[in-house]
Amino acid sequence: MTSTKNNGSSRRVKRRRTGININDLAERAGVAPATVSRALNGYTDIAEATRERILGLAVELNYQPSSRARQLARGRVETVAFVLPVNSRNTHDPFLSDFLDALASALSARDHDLLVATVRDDEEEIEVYRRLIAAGKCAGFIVTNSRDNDPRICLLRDLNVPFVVYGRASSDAPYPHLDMDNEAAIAGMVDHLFALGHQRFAYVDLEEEATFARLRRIGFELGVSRNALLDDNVAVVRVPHTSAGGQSAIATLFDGGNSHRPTAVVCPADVVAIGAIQAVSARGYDVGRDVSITGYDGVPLGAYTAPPLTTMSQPTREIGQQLVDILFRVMEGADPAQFDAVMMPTLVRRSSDGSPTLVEAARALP
Amino acid sequence: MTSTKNNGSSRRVKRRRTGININDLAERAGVAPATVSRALNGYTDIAEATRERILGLAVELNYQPSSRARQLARGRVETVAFVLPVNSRNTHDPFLSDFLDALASALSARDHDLLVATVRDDEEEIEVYRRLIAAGKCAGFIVTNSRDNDPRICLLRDLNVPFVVYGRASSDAPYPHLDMDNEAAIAGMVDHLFALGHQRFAYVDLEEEATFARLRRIGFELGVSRNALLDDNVAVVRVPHTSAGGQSAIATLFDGGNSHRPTAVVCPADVVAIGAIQAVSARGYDVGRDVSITGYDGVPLGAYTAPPLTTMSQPTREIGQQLVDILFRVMEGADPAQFDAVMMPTLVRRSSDGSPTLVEAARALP
DNA sequence: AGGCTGGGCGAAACCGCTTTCGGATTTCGC
DNA sequence: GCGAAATCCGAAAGCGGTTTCGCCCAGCCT
Repeated sequence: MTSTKNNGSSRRVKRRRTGININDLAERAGVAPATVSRALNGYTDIAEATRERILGLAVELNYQPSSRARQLARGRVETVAFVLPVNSRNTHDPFLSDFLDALASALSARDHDLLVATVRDDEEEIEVYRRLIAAGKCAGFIVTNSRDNDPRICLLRDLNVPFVVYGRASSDAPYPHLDMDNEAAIAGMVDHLFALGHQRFAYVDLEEEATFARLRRIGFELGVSRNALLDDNVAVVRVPHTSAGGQSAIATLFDGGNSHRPTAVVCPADVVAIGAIQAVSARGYDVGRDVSITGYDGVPLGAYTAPPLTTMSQPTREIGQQLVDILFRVMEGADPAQFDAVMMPTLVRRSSDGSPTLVEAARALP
Repeated sequence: MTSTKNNGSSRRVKRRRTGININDLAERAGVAPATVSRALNGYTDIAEATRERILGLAVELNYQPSSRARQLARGRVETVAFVLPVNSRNTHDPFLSDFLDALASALSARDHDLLVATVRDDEEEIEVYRRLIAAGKCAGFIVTNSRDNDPRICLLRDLNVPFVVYGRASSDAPYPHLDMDNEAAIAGMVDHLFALGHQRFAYVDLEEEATFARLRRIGFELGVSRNALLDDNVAVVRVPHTSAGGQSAIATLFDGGNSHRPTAVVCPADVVAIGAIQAVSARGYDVGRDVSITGYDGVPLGAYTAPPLTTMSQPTREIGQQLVDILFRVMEGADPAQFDAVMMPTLVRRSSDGSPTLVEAARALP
């Protein structure tokens, strides 16, 4: 989709003289531009004295080589793109700032820039990727929110563009990625609640295409089976990945037949858990005593709900850094297949979980 | 600070042949590169037939001119930078994704890119600005979180770089900006609570250098005076811009002498209000009946606190769009002094406020 | 002393695109 | 039917860097 950019008029754009350039500097230093380039880029075939003179002059004049020109000449691009989907609300919304910070700092340490593009629907998304690649705007991509058989991953692999994915996407061929152990984390949460004495569980599944949603549900099932929970004591509802979703999950779980009301509600996302806490409290239960509710993510606000939320917390910042590390290895030509790290979130216990001591009292309620 | 980038070795970087370029396309089309350029850029001195042939070929070959080369040749930069401070937690944290989306879309509509850099402390910040400018990495800046006498604004003005500020900074000279009417909004909130019957107010001031913190406090004072509240009935505490800050504000307000416990607590930020709600509830009060608590921002999670938070909501997306609009006007040479729009947030009433009917009951509590 | 080696640097080509300038056709006015 | 204007397009000179190539001039060896 070549953008024609016909701005109506046919007037040509006039050139604007920018600041000082390499020729100016060379002239001032009494050397050839090539020598300035050598000095600035740390090459060795230049006298130390000359280098220092040039470097000094560069600081003095606040000279900074034009990154555009440099990259053009080098035939390299020193930019990494992060395409942020804003349709599927949040996912890492609350961490976005941390995540961006991790990416940007790690990139900046390597003299690279971070290009951020946003995108609403999937078709636009793939189109944006295409355009960014064709226009040579970036050397690689950070991909998040991976779906099963993700078209972006196929595209990037086909075009042989470096990338790294946060999350897994159950593709046939391997690709570089980093993921949380969603499965083990949720299963571990079930273990934890089981150890507290819970028997009747509910899981709030996410209406979300992303792979992590599937993996977390599998983790729940794993926890159910390895703790030998009775089928009758296990309920699963499926709702949108929002606080409102959490509320409606509670509605279906608690307002229907009251036979198998759960004492433990496992939510695969904090925002959902927060909605659930609100809905359960509104029904007169004491969250953390009558009913345990747990989340996943570790959003800051989770510490300030009533009661504060017990959750699985992800090391957002570290994730960002590692992603960049991996991406650079790939850009340097390392075998992409070797990157498949999995990190474990940590259980942060606050007060939304506890032993189901008051189960009967809870049952007796409206 | 010229980055020397001596990567140890002195090996030269090898050039990597990128995809198809304008010469290839020209050859295929049987024309000169200049003609291709004309065709793609919508100039009129080219036969319509030729243009269409070239355009067709471009789509077919998925040709997209190298943005680096194009910008170098044009002497223009089609990138706008957004430097995100991650030290002073949040400010627009919860909206970051919306805000970025607004910026990125508005920029993309004008064929510009969004460069995001993050920065921890103030010195680093000014250094980053310098570097971005000297290296010609961006044509303009979006500045948020403005402080009084903001050094960034001075720098940008001195260097004559286009920029637009979200927020005001009480500088001597005028500069292009857009702001919420913080003052009127908070004053309006006081009016609202006063109309509900509240007499005893508390304001949670922010330990924050940013101008908006000052303006909101002034707004509170305005509300106090125009509703003729008694000095004895007004308290102000100053805390960090976090939920923990909100909690500690409540501690000082409620745990001291119980003589002048407020019935209305005005918070200038939702995160703070959420901490306050939690702390007030924990002390056995019924928020919304015994005590009214209000926020400012309109964070999504505010709808799911217990009770849901009444707040002043900012149109994040629109703000982003307008900022970009203004920035482009400035880049096109419009007089920067003329841009000083002020927008009004809207009151979103949920359930954390109400008439202080139960005041006496509240007083009787512990 | 002369040849060899290699460190230090300049000249020039090039990265991929834009834009000026002017040449070659057409088209048009009279 | 002819000169002038208009139209279309190619050649070439940049944009601001990097990198190759090779020159020049020590310094070293024999």
